[in-house]
Amino acid sequence: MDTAERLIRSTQELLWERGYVGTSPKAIQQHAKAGQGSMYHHFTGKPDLALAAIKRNGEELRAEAETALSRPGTAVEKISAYLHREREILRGCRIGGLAQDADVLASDELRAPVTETLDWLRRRLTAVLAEGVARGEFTADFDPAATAATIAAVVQGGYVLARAARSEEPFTQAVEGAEKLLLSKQL
Amino acid sequence: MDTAERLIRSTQELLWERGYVGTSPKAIQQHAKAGQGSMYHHFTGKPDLALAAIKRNGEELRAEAETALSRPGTAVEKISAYLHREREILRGCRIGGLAQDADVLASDELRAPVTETLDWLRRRLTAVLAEGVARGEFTADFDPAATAATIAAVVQGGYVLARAARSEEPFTQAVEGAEKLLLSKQL
DNA sequence: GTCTATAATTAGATAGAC
DNA sequence: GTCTATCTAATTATAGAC
Repeated sequence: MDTAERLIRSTQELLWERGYVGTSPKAIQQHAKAGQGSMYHHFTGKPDLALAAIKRNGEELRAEAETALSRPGTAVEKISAYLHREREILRGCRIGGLAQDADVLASDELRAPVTETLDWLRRRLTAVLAEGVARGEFTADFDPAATAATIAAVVQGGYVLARAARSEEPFTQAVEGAEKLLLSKQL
Repeated sequence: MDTAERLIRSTQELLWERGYVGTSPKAIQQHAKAGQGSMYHHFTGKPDLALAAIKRNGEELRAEAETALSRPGTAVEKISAYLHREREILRGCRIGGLAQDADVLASDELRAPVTETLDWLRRRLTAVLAEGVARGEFTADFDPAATAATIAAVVQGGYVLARAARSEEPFTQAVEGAEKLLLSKQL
């Protein structure tokens, strides 16, 4: 693995763990075993490197969500697969956590991949649920867009509750509660 | 308002806006219009002052949630009142945001009020829903604890999605989706 | 209680040698 | 491409005068 790649992956880890404000160039260099001159040769500075890392984290999130959502079966089965997919719960969401970071929100460039990734997720969940409606899997009053937002929020909020409690239990409970509510809309 | 009080309130604002890592003593002093000597006279340092501010933010969150949850009516009416209570959505949750802050999570002292506040919230929501079950307001398979975790997570996650999108819409959708799902469990 | 001076450490980067 | 030296500003305090 070359130096630029090691720098990006180290930054992905550190952004996930400590956010943008809490991640220093020095910490990145040490984690990547790269010198200062090396980092500034490959990237113009911290924001440039962070942008590459955030984009990469977004791509990885999409790929993992897509794996669950594209499995065969009913809409509820796909959503359940997404809700129960393997996660490092106590690390939180590699993208959602950055939505809490003031410096990321303040920068149009850094915020863009965060916005786009979470927008994509809601759209993808909406599509899965809308397809379920088209196939007659749900009761008549079912609202795909609102339910998709609820699913995405339960996962993001589950991470928040779990990290605060230092326990996976609140995440698990929140997800199971959502799943049970969803099941009761299924015909 | 005396100096110590101004320092605490300023820290509350800044922690809410920028988190612990992103809030410097200097920024606090300027916001509070207090000198450096003044701050270090009243508090031993940044962690001490932050602890006072986090505790205060927790108390305020409880008071506001309690106002909605103690209104008269059915369990669903109370939960709806909580979900739709007035919020500064784009600022996020004054407590939940800190669950994403590495320095807060790493400190037992600073993490404690965050943990306790969100635990209290889940317990309080569980109690409201369990009372509804006792009154026969819900279908037989209804799970108060899981649903309470779901409600709390939807709110926390709604904040995350809204901040990422710079729009209140994802929060509103997530909350309305949750409300509709809950209503379908009501007898 | 508040103010100013001082200071050790880190953040974030530039310059130029190799 | 990588390394070391250098630099300015910010962070997080402490000390002592008023």
